Formats: sequence, C-alpha cells, structure tokens
Amino acid sequence: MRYDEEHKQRTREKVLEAAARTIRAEGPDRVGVAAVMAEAGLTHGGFYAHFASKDELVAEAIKAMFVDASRLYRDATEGKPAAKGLRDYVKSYVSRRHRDGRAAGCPLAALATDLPRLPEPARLAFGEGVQRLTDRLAGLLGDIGWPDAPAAASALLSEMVGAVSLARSVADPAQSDRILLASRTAILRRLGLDADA
Amino acid sequence: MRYDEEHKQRTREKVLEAAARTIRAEGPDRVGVAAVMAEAGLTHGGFYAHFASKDELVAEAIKAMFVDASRLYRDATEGKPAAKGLRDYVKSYVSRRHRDGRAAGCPLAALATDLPRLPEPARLAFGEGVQRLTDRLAGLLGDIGWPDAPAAASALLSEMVGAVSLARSVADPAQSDRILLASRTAILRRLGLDADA
DNA sequence: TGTACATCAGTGAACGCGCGTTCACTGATGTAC
DNA sequence: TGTACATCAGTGAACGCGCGTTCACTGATGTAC
Repeated sequence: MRYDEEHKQRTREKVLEAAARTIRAEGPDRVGVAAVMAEAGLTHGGFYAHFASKDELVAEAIKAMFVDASRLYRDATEGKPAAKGLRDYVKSYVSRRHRDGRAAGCPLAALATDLPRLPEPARLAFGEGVQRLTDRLAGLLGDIGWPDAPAAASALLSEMVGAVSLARSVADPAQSDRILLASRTAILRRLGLDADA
Repeated sequence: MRYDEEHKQRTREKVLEAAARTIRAEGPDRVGVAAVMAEAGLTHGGFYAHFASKDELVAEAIKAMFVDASRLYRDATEGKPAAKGLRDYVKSYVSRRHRDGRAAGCPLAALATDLPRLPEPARLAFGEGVQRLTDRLAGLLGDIGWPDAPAAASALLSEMVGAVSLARSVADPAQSDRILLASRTAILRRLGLDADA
C-alpha cells in the first residue's frame, strides 16, 4: 500500500510499545509474536518486516522499557532538590501502585529473574539500563552527601527491586503489603528521608 | 511391574528434585514434562501417575526448593552465635557462588519475577516459603538485639534477593560483581557485622 | 504348595494445540517515460 | 498530463516443531482359592 516515509518507523514503535507492556506483564516466554502484533493492530505475518526474530523483539523491547523507566524517574525527581527527589522516587518505586502495575513499571522488578535465561543481546540491553538507573541514583545520593554514592546506589536499587519483586510474588495481600512497607520504611529511615517534606 | 511400598514415593521425590533443579535454572515455562521425567530416568508417559498436571508439578517443586533453601540456611547458621550465623548466611547468599548456581540456590532469587504469572497454588507455596525464611532471619536479628526484627528481616531478605537477581541479569561480569559487592558490603556494615570473626 | 487372576508404575505412540517462521500475494502510491 | 511499471508494508494461509496430555499396553509381583 506504499505508505509515507515515517510510517514503518511508527509501526515499529507501536509494536515495541505493545511488546514492552506485555512482556513486563506476562514474561518473554508467554508473550507471542501474534499477540503483540494484534495488540498493535496488525497481523502476525508482517512482523518480520520489522524484526529478524522474536529474540530481537525482546531485546529491543527491553530498551523501550528503560525509556519508560527513565520517564518514571524523571517524573518523580525532576525540578526537585536531591533529598526530595530521592524520597519521592523511593516512595513511588516501593509502592502498591508500582507493585500492581507490572506492565508499565520498572523492567528490573518485572523481569530480573527472566534475564539470565535470555540471549546475550537482551542481557546487554538490560545491563546498560541497570547501570544508567544506578548512575542516576548515585547522582542524587552524591548530592545529599552520601559517602561512596555509586555503591550505595547499587545497594539501594537492589533493595527496591527485591522488595517489589517479592511483594508481587506472594499470594497473600497482607504479606505483600508488609514486604513493601518494611523495605520502604527501612530505606527512607536509613537515608534520613522519612521526616522530610 | 509391581514395586514395593515406597517405590512410588521415591520416584515422586526423584521427579520433584529434578523439577526443582531445572525450574530454578530454566524457569517454569522452559522446563518440559518430558525433560524432567528424562532427568529422573523415566519416560514422560508415567508423569500423570504422580501429578495431575504440570501446574501441580511446579507448585510441588516450589515446596521442594524451600526444603533446599532451609538446608542452605541451616548449613550457614547452625551451631553458631546469632551474629556469626547471620554474617555467614549473608555472605553465602550474596556471593558469586550463589549467583552462579541458580539450580541449587534460593528460589526467591531464582524465580521472584516468574511467580506473579503462576497460578494460585504455586504463589501460596512461595509465599509460605518467603515467610518462613523471613521468620528465621527475624529470629537472628532479634538475637543480636536489632529493633523491629520482623520488618528488618523482610527488608534484609528483599535486599539480598534483589542483589543476587540483578547480578544474574546483567551480561557484564564486572558489573555483576560490583552489584554483589555493593549490597554485601552495605548489609554487613549496616548490621555491624563487617569486622566480626 | 501351586495356579489363575488382579494390580499398577511405567512405556511409548498418538492427539491436539499454539507458537515462531515462511511465503505467495495484495494494492495504494511513487517513479519512469 | 497520462500510462505502465516498480515498490514494499501488510495479509493470511501454511509449515514444522515442541509441548501437555491421553491411552492402550506391559509385565513383575501380590493375592485368592
């Protein structure tokens, strides 16, 4: 049907957005090419005009998820003093809303234990995303005068990822809430952010 | 072939052990009934004499994994003063050896992000395992006089799970080592255990 | 004690289904002349 | 300006394959008489 110049690029982005959402919600193994294409309003046959394989889709979708993650980070921190930004980011990350919204949340908490089973390109993309997020947190920790900010940022990120992952993994809602609250409180208290405005 | 009384029970346990290992390594979706049976030295047709479905196998295998997890906990802590036991458990959990041995490691770090996609029975079994491990850690923390030990234990477990999961998820070995080291150091220092014998 | 039958864990072929991938085709629009 | 052809994103049928599950069968041993 001969579309205009940017048409293919727009389609590719629509497919990637659908994949990024459903892979976070259902995992890379339970998401099918046909389902992703359908969610993007297309039929499955056209998939290979955009991606060489499903593996490539997964790797590219992981990159797209980290764009979402950056937006979540920016929304929580932009235009705020470091202490308040850090506090708001922790509170939005270790939250019921984040726990209950896998499809739109952080790829780390959604896919961490899936990654070791995925091929190299996906793991490379994931590793880069982890590093970028760590660097950003290290910046904030440095700004509030925290010692050894890069290592502290890594430990902080691990704790947030673990808390949200575990809160999602248990069947009992009360237990899940307790897991979130315990980590959120521990983090904010430790960073001296629990009483700030 | 009419086997003796305990024969069927032993076979079931062999199948569960094989499933517990391969599910931790490959994830519940990539492990097939036929592969698990073959690893237990059987053919796939006999599977349904032991389990009603693959879903039931997964739920039962999760219970079996937590038996392993209890053993790992006991090996690190048994017969030691609380401070030393806690320190040794953290060091064995947040370690390269644990990171590199998914099949025999803690189910939390191996499967946390898979669980939300599994049916209720699997998530119930997982939730119980998480609680038991948290209670044990709370016991140790209480013994060393840590305030609000149950919440502190939950936060500690989340941090350890997050660190090992993330260390496994990135492609770059140096980055992976840094993630482990950052969390391990932060935890031991915070608990005042970094200089103990 | 000996014989006929029942039991049932395990075998292996077969089933239906979903998935990743391939491929011949479509048809609106750009390009060549 | 008008006509014939080329392009190529997208369609939909088809493929091979692996998987979960089913089922008729096996055959060593326990039980009944």
